[in-house]
Amino acid sequence: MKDVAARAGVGLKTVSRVVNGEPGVTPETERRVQEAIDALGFRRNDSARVLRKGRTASIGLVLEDLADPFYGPLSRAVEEVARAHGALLINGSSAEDPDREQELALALCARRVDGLVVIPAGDDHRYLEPEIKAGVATVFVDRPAGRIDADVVLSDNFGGARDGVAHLIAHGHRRIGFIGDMPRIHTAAERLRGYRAAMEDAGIPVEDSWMSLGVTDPQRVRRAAEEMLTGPDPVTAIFAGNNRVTVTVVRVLAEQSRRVAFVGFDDIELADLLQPGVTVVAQDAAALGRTAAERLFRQLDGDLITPERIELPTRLITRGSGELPPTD
Amino acid sequence: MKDVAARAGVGLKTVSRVVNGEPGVTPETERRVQEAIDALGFRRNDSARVLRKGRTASIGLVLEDLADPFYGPLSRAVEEVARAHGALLINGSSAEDPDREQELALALCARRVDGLVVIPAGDDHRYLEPEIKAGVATVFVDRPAGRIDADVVLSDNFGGARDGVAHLIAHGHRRIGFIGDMPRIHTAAERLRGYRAAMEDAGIPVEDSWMSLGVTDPQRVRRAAEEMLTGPDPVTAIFAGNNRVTVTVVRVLAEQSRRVAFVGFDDIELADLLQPGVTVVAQDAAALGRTAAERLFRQLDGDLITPERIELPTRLITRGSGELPPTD
DNA sequence: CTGAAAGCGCTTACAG
DNA sequence: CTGAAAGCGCTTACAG
Repeated sequence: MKDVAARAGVGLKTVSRVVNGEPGVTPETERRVQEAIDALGFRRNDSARVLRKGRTASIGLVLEDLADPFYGPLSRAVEEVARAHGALLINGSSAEDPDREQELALALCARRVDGLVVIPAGDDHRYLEPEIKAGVATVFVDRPAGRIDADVVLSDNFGGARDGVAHLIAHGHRRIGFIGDMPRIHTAAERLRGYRAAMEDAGIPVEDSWMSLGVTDPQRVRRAAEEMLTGPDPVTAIFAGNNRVTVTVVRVLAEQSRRVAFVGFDDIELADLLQPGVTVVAQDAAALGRTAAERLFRQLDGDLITPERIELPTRLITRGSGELPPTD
Repeated sequence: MKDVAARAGVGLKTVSRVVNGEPGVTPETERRVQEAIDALGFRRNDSARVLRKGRTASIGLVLEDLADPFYGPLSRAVEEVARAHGALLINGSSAEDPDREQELALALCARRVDGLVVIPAGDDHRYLEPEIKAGVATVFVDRPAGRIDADVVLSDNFGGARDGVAHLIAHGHRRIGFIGDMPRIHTAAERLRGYRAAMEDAGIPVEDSWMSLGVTDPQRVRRAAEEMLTGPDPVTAIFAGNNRVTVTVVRVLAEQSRRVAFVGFDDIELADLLQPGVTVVAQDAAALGRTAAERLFRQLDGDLITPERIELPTRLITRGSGELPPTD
């Protein structure tokens, strides 16, 4: 910038004005400055700008896994809101590792993002307290923050799961299995709670062997499903705790000779084309992201004071698999 | 930092040393500095650091749409490589809009990312020349750069499509339709070229009505598929140019009374569970991302001189739909 | 082992 | 309409 000013024979401030399109420069001066910029290949350094201005016009997104189809639309929605506010998105995956989540979130804060949207992997976020105090806007999505008071946007995981299981019960099932993610993950715990509530509402005692929580890799889920289907008291229906579980359970069920009813949490692509079509409890990933990001920018605008918990409804989509009668 | 130094009764440099874990500080001094840091809630400002150091330890990723399942694994792979090199990922979607791609890429450069991985939407990237000259490492993925000489990592789109179509021909088809993305998109053009080559190799003259290129929204694709299936010379097989086209065509085919053979470019989830299973030409999205990112860091290490074009092979996965015989 | 000075590339507040 | 000075929060190069 100094070079540009020298070459154009003007002061630093004038170059700054031209670069930022501020008023108060004669066309002739502007032309000279522009010429010098082009000749020297000048590119404004936003790091310096940030240092001086305070705000960086960037927000951070810490999510679980960019490769999971559930997070694509969520993260795209956050991006669109950021874009509308002139901000860039810096993001990273925690891979469900609390340490990695913390490392990432703090690295983003050190880059002085204006705000942070976090899909938490851990359950203790006190490490963010100094950042929040220092003015970093923060919103949690999909899962609540742990041990700090913060904005959070969630799906109605409990209600959605309860409705899905109640749907199976309404179709005559009593022996219903639940396969979900690790219980320390909030969504997994809530959905299990929904399952239990629906069973209890119907007066059905739940056998331990009907519930299986753990990592959602295909091997573990496959074994869990097969055990439920072949035990002494085999289930006639399975409720899956998320999209990763669903794709594996649907595969296992396709191999069975008898028809087993199925409802999954999260919609999946092509669910309507399978035979039978896959009945799901759908959540709106884009709406989660959008709501969280809008909330973040409202924080940045100084609109809000008290952290809130916003819960978005889920939707039961019947396609066939959840309406199969029990076969025992 | 100044406050910390004052409170600890040391020089600025000593604080800097403690913060960065550099050697040459007595344990006692370090303790005093650490205490001041905690008391004051000091957080290092990486913007200032960047300004001084040159490198920002962040790379930019410009992709088409974060919500497209093809880009999730690609972008996750880029992230993992970045992480291994201690860099953060800043990204954004171009939404297939060349202006938006340019705006995003230049915004990332203004933030002084060390490098840029670009999935181009436009076909003229001369706007990046000054940045590249200024030292921003750049790699294009999935589609080549336009009008500049740069590293590019691609799938073998031509060969993959040719093999897929040849597979249909080998199963007795002659009237084969092609439905693809807009022809200005490199991958779409290459795959069409592969289709034409396979047909020509087999001595089959191609009717214009068998080819349909355009946006990949469900309405357009559905109409295109229906026209090919009901015209005077209806096709007995369809080749789909990408995953978005595949999901719609598979839906249309499920509604048909006669069996129409199908092969799609890009693998899709649950393709094996449909009836018939969906035969696809699969590309390795994660490998594309990984290869590109590794190439980027090699550029940053100063390893490379000449831009290269790296082409990754595709893989034909037969599952049933592509092996159906013609029914006419 | 420790620190004072200069400077990274901008913007802010002010004066002309 | 224009510019010189100070400063954002760090690091670098050097001296003690």
